[in-house]
Amino acid sequence: MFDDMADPLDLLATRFADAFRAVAGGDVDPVVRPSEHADAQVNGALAIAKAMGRPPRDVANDVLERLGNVSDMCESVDVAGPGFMNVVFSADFIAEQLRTALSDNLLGVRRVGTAQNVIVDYSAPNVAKEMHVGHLRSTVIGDALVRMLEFVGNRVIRENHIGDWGTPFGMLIEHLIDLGEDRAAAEFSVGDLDGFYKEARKKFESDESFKERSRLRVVALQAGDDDTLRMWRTLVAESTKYFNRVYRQLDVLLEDADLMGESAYNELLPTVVERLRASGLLQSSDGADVMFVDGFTNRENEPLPLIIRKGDGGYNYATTDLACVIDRVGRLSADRMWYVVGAPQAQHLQMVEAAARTAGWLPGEVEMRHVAFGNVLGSDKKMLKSRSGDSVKLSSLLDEAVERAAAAVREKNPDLDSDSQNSIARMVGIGAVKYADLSTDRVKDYVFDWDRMLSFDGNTAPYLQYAHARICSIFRRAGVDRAAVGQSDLAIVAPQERALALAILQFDAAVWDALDKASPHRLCTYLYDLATAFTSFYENCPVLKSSEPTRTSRLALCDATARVLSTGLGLLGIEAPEAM
RNA sequence: GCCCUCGUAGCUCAGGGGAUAGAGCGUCGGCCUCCGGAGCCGGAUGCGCAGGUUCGAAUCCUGCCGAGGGCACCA
Repeated sequence: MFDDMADPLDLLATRFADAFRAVAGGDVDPVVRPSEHADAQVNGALAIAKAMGRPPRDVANDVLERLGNVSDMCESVDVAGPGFMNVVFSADFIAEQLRTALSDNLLGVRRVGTAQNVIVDYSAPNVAKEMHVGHLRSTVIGDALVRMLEFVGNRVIRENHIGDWGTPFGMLIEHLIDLGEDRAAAEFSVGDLDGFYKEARKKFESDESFKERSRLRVVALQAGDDDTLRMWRTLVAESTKYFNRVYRQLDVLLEDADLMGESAYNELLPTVVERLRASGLLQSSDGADVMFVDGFTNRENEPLPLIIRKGDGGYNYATTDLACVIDRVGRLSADRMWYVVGAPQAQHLQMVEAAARTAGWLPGEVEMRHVAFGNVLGSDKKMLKSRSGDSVKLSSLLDEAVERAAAAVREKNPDLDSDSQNSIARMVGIGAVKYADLSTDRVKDYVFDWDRMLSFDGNTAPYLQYAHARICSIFRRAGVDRAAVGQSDLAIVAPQERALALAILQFDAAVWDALDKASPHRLCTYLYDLATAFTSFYENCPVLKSSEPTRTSRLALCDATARVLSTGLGLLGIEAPEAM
């Protein structure tokens, strides 16, 4: 009867498209939008009336005449105001759409037509350095995008481009030697990476002989000296062990198999240079091998080069990033490459993309997209720092989140046993931090505020989790089989039932909107709206106290809401406890 | 100097061509013996400024103002 899309607005647009074509004599966007005056409004008549030299209301009426019978879908379609068409869906249509959506575990969300290979580059901490709030955004946003991309049927390749190579490793390895490998490993195991790095840095800056040893060590590392490589691997292994602990704490999907550090591209770097040189794209400038990319200039308004090979013969990150492109397009057959990287990298990534396209390594049909994000700010509106002025350790931030959540959960539900309290506190605390990060437009900075993110009111994870838990509680009292209820017939009668049902059906549109814009906050806003619609329903439509068949129908709406909440939060990497 | 991003209520944020610009917090005034208050109803305060495009602009374009960032050998 209807195709597999759940979004009633989309279905409506499909229905109106023919009528508009007939009236306008060509393709016209029907401009279907949600409406405060009806279930939906169709605004296309206003847009074409001018060109047709006719009053918009007349055009709208013509469209309605050509629309044919839509009684299977709509209860009414009226022309209103200057030429809007207000649509009220029929209750049967809503119920049927809902039943279809709920019969599938994608809950009505459309799958991709053809699966694509999507590479998501995110997190990227540095070896022997602490993960701090700066890594939070990339990791959390990337994780949510990965989950959404997979959900709709793509093949997703996670790439954790860790900083595991470069000149700092000379000093880090020498410090490792000074400290003794066992002691260094012990420091890493308690998560004191910053201490290690800072000590190395301090010696490097104050001790000339250490500095010289470090310099020689870099040379040895690059030359592939066995002993040096072994120590380097120790640093990388201990660091990734630590990263994994933070990833488990954060509850993100990244694992060892996703590691694709800078060092992985070492052998490709000379190839990048050779291929660029062979194509005549490489130029010598101030002793460096560079590539000039159209449209980029420096302070003096001179062409800005992309440095492929430094004056000292070393490579830098532009070269590695180009090697990445070659690898991802060639070896991994990427259709899309998403870089979840801070906004300041915008120009760099634009230059890399332009260079890769010029060199012919990045075909036009392959997407390279910078998923940029802003900073995490403190209440002073400056970059979030700890009391001591350092960047905030991610792991201690997460510990604090769980502690604060535990206090909130104890207050909310003192009867829970301590095991449940602990596991719920984890879901709530981590969820709150992630949701705070995901729920605002990623390109903007956001203000980190414990009280707000852990509040049970407003657009927060605890609010959504609590809504979910409350629904689960209804089922515990109802004494019915939730799975069976989900298959029941629905009666959409009360306005709050209608609003809730329509909100559930918007899940499809919300997921796709979030994906199209690579903006998880779109999904957050939707989930919050859904929870609000449920609250209104719950206030006005007694569930357990109703008689049949209303009771079962309302239980089915409860079940549907809970499933969308839990699935939606899951797409954000946030768990939804059944009680809290 | 050039380029990029951002300026929406007292605060934190949605809304990114369609009807009267929303939410949470805060604030002021009412209400509720309700499945676990995710309580309910109402008031007050707002699209940085100025032009332009459009039937219609918070939304698109231009300029200005303000904040942040980037602009060759750190990644």
